[in-house]
Amino acid sequence: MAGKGAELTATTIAEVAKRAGVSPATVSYVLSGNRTISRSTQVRVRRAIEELNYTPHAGARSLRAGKTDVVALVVPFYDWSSESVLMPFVYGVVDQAREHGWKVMLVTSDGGADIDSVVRSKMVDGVILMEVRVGDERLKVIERLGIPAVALGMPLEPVNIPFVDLDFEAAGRACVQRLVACGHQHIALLASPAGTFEKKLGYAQRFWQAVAAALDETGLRFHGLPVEPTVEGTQRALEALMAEEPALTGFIVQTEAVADLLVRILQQKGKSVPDDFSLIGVAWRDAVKHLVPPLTYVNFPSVEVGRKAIELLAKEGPGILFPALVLEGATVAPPPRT
Amino acid sequence: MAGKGAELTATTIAEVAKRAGVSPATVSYVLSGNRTISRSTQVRVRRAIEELNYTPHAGARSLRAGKTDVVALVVPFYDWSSESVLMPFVYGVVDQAREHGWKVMLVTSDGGADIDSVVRSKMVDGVILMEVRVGDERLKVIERLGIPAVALGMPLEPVNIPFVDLDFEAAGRACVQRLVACGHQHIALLASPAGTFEKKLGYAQRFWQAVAAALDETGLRFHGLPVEPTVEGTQRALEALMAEEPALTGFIVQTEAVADLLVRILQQKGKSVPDDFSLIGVAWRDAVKHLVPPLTYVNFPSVEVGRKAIELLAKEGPGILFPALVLEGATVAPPPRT
DNA sequence: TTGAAAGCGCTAACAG
DNA sequence: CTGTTAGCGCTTTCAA
Repeated sequence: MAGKGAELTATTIAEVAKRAGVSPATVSYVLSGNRTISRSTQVRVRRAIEELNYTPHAGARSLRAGKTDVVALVVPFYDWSSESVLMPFVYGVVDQAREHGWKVMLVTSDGGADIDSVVRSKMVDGVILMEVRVGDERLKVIERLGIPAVALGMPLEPVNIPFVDLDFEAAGRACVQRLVACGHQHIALLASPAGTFEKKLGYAQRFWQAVAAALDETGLRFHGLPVEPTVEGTQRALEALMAEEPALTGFIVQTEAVADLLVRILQQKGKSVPDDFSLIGVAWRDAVKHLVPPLTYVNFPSVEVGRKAIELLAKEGPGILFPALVLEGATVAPPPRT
Repeated sequence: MAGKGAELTATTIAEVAKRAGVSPATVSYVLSGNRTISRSTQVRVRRAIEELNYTPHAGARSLRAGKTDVVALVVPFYDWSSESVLMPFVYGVVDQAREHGWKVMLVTSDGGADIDSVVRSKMVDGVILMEVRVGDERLKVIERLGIPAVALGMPLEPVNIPFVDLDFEAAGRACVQRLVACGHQHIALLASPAGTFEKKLGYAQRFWQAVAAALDETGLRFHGLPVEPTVEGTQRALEALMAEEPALTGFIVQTEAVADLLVRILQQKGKSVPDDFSLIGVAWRDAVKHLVPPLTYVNFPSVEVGRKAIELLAKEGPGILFPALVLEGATVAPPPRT
């Protein structure tokens, strides 16, 4: 870094100690609270800290104390398609970390090399993994390193680290029920992109299976297809599904973008949502704000999920699935009478 | 962190030295390359490092060397509306940082308190600021701290730190020219949300002024309004603008979401893009992929802008504006004859 | 209730 | 070409 050089000389604990007329140890203890300090000393030390504008050196502290108060957030940057959906998680993580006085280091998912480096060099005390997959290399890295970790997103197979996620099973069932309760008999799932299935991402498979199971239990046939969130992708999926079952009136959509596209494609065909077709999906609250008509959807509380990941890192606990809450919009209505 | 405790005992440089039969200093020099080491010693040391799986302790290193190889990325999380648009910048920053062997620490913009803490505790060597504003408190913090910094986004007023951004002046002019060249005589700007103007964000004002100036120079009247990227917001803006100038046929849009909404609102009114109305905007390539019809737009190379920010931190240099390149879609056509 | 002092792991003089 | 050594700033025994 072509630096102008930071502050002339940073204040050290020794200077604070001198100024307060105490030993460095005492300053340290005032800061950590690991020892009872007399009221008067407390005050003097705190004033000295204030006056000298002292901040402990993180490196020195980590060297001595063996912890950094930094957590690594491993983001799947490789997955461009789902990128926009990532930010709220990141926000939740960063903001909640602050509550604990922790910082967040952003790390890429390149097979775990970055995780390894960051952990082994003792830059972080814990790791949060996004989009954990079956046989995920990063899990092996984590395990080998023996570092506290939390998965943001429920892996498909049980793993040794706790996780937070939306209850996609319940979400799938809720979507089916909502449509069935409204009278729909022919329902199809526009699932997440094929890539999410190839990568064996938990949410893709779980949602698919839940929808299939719920339809089955209701005595209805299952129709479903992975869909790319593009115009052509959605169009193609729609055609394929309609060909498979021309009587389709209800759609379940896993991607906000596809919900958007579907409505428009149907409109272009002169069809109306929800008069001709009903639509229900899974989405983050803030992501559906711009949809017309307002989407009826299962809310994915991304920010809260991010926060919870930090909490799990703070105090170990069991994995948590957020309940699937259906928020009413205007895309679900009874099917047209024929 | 409720830890299982990391590796039993981490390897230190002393152990490596012993194993290689050299002094710690030599190991250090092999690693840093700051001294010429004989071929044979090199080999022995490297093998020892390999065998012991040694990684230097970042804290110790930073304590001694006075640098961390970490940069802070200050993200404006408060601005929910622009959130989705942030990720590509973040990616560009993180990925390019990797090229330099740097890590990225995510920091919030809460008035600069986090920046202050992270810099004063010597956790980072440099700072990248997103969305710098006039009178931005963070700038004062940066200045006071005397830490190398780069702005991602050109501030409205000249400041003491280099910046990277899209050339919004050129972008504005390019949009006008593209429409005018096509025959449009009545053009309106659907600008970024009112909040971006209140916050005096550079891109908001610059784009607005450039469009106004370009129209003026062409002898056309300027019409423009800040727009919230919601259905109602866009609808309201459209109505207001049409009321102001019913002959409007060309729209310039600063937000991808608004481009999307505008097309749909027009379609619902039975109007077609580009047959009845033409549309051109500013957007990130990957964000317009799902638009129908494909948007004609000035490309905002977000990832590259993020990369460039890191490069500016690496080797100080002048601010850089990326040229405004119009990418052809299918939303611009000659106005309808009347 | 407080201090003195050792040492965390590393780098960079200084010395050879 | 390589080794010895003095700390970087902090926390934490151990001792008072």
